[in-house]
Amino acid sequence: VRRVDLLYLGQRIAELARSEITADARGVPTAELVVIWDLLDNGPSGISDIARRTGYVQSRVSTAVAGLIERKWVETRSDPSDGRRVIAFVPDGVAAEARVLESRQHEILQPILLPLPHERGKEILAALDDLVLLFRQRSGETERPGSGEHAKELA
Amino acid sequence: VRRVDLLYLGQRIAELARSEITADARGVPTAELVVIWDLLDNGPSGISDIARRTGYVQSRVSTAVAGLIERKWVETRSDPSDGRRVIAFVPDGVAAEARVLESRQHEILQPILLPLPHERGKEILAALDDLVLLFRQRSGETERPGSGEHAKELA
DNA sequence: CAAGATTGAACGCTCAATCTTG
DNA sequence: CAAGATTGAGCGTTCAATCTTG
Repeated sequence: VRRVDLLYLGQRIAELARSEITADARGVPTAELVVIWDLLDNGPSGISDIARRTGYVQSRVSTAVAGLIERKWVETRSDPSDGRRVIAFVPDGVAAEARVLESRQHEILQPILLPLPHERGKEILAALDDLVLLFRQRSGETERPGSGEHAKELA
Repeated sequence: VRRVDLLYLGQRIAELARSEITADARGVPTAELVVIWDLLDNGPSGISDIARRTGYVQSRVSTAVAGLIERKWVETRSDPSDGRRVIAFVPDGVAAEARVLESRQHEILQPILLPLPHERGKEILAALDDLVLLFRQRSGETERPGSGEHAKELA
């Protein structure tokens, strides 16, 4: 893989995923959907924790959360042990619906993998899974550990 | 891989590749570099052929080529057999330098793959190679075949 | 009509800087 | 000081529409 191929691949993957993501919620900025699903996965979280996990910069997460609050999809409270921190979370009522949306259509890549034998397709998906972990792992390295509330370590 | 993970991965890959690509040529738009390297790989090509291969929309390629011409990195001539078509190509003098730039640093992903055993790293790179081909294959399906001059078929 | 150029609007994102507040 | 909100600039890209030309 040369650099140009990697750019091509990254752009195609991101484009495909984005279109699938926003297909369920027309008019909602991608970043907001990413944030709400991140909250469902990881439980109530501070802004910078979300930023680290999602790969978005702090300001992007801030505005996304602001948007989600406006939609009544997310609420915030302040961390009792550290008043500066804002803990964002998905209220119970909303969580159910959001989870349904995310659980539909896991295998976006299926149409692309069609020409390949089943077995090979699975290998490729597994490789992508590994890559996701590796990227997240790297972004977590420089951060202080154990900051998340739910902190289920994977590695 | 869920949709959100795929978006994350695509964005990280694209971001990494873009930074590597522009590191060699500060101030040059990414798309221009992609186009010139596409021309080196595939020989003189029409605008829409470049668009199909790179994944960029036609207008983007048009402006990128315009920029490259301004830099004297690319020239165009019109297709003798079809006056409407514009054939873009990299003049000999420039080609050598451009090729050197692209050939540096093949393995951008190496730092990310470090935590893994060598063997696994190779498997993952191979999976990405496959994906690049699959994406390109899909984008080529709907197009008329045999339009490229150099047209070295892969499948 | 098809290939391409050009342009303007809009999106998604980053970066940088500033401000507020515990 | 650190966490977060807010805002403005800028980049890279898509989309849509229009125009030119063979």
